[in-house]
Amino acid sequence: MPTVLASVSCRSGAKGNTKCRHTISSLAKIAPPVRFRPHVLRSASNEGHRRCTVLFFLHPLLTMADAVTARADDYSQWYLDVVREAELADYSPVRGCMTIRPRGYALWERMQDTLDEMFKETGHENAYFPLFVPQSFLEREAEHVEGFAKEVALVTHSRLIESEDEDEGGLVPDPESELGEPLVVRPTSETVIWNKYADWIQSYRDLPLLINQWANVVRWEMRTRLFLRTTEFLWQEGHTAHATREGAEEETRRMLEVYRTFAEEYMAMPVLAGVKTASERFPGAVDTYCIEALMQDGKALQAGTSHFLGQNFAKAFDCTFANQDNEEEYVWATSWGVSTRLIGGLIMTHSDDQGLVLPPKLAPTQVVIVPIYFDDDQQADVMDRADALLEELSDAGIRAKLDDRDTQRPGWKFAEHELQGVPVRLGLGPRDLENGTVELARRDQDGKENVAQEGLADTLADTLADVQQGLFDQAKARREERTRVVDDYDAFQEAIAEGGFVWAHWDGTEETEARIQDETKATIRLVPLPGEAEREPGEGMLSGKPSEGRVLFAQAY
RNA sequence: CGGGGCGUGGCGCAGUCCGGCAGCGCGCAUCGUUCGGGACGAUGAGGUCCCCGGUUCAAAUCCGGGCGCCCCGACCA
Repeated sequence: MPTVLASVSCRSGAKGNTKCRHTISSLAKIAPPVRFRPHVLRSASNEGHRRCTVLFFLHPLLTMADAVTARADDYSQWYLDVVREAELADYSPVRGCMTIRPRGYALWERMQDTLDEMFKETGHENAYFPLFVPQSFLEREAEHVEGFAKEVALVTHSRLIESEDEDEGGLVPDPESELGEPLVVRPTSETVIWNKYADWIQSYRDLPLLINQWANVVRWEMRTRLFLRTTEFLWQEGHTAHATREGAEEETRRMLEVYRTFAEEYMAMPVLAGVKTASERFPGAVDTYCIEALMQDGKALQAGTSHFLGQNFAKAFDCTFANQDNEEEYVWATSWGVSTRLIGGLIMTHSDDQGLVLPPKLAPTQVVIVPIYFDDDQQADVMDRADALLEELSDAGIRAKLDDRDTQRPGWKFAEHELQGVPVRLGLGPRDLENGTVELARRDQDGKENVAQEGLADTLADTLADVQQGLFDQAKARREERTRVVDDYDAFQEAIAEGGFVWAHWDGTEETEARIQDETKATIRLVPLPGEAEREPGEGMLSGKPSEGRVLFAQAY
């Protein structure tokens, strides 16, 4: 059935029902693949003239893609279309907040399970700290308060009462219930956590303290974007305490590597690791490490951060320990986190104009079986076989699903699973029962092939591994293609305008960093870690002053 | 906070200039025919036209005021 793309009123005042040919033909030229037909919705008689409305329809064969805007046409709209059509998230009544729908949350759960296991393997335990932070806590660390003060939500009252103002009506905060000290809804938990760590840590025997929490946080951002930047988001924040500087620094790097492994091996999203410059550093950190990924539109996305906090929070919350010589020392700290933003990164790394594309390791459903039948007898046979295959796959540890809805037709299901990013789809019909085959379609490739039912679990395990690797390789190739090395500022500006990563020499001063950002909107994404990229000395492209090595620039989300 | 756009059944929109029965497509429900890449027919349900006030015999439409959302920028994970 055709989908209406648009309807346009003809105001030419031509006579007759469908006689507005001038308007119709000129509009038709605009979008040749679009079919149209004039449809008179209203023809109000007006001194002999008639008005009509022209409805535009998409040709039925084109409707498969009509739900998702093409990336080349409008990347931003494409992203929103994918999120909506794949039913990952929806807007909420509160500006900047989102509802994470079951399909999106299942993805997050996959990420959580994987990361949580990695955290446990590196010796961390989970705990939970409160949502509310006394305002005064935030004020303890000078840089921290400066960094977050402008984006916190405040709780000032504990009760509502009926408004006495007749005009206003409704409920108002009860003045009697005003809090003695306002509470901040946590934008991050360093302060509440270090307040407790000060109690819990007395001796070097209590160290290291390795704790993680899964939580929601709130940052009142000016402009939001589903998953990438929302007012409230879900994340994980690790907070560790160490006896030595080296211990904390090691932890910072260790967790950065955990993030890198997760991004590359599970999300199939290649990343570069490095250190942030002072201007991009976490408020209150000594060093902020990060992994950066490149999205398909050439913009960078910070995918995870790990901070070496030095003794800043220990000093702010007076957290000391007695060392082996019974001398009192401040504790060394780290914190590290990734958030639901990763889902946005995942979408923008792999998905295409047909919708979501998910790497098999994180896909809630890895394989979907679509039964095909023409009558009741066939249905029984096909369903029997499909059930058996489903069991075989499940037993082999593959997350498989049988789409047994008899309310939708196969073609409809194909399109839906494609839109929702299921990595592998199997078609099973009467023909396959005869031949002992199934029809296999990979989400990352066009076309389909017939494979034997015999040994299907093994075949699929290979296919899924191949899809996983293929997505990573493809993403990496895309990144390499859009990474440039430049020496002078003209070439730099040109490269940034084209989008992508740009390696360039920087003289290390905040002035040039600010000027570059001002003029090109590019920021320094990272100073590479040793071994991450070739480091050869050179001259800052603006000042000509010495540079130890190129740093990575890009426009970022 | 600046710039732009938009508020009309679940979704996408027409209707607003020029006031006169609130419409179209999708979706949804029921029945039938269908089913290897988004099927078709028939019937049907579904609306405070963002809110408040004004003008008028009559307001989705005109006038005044308010609210909300989306997109683009500055700020940020």
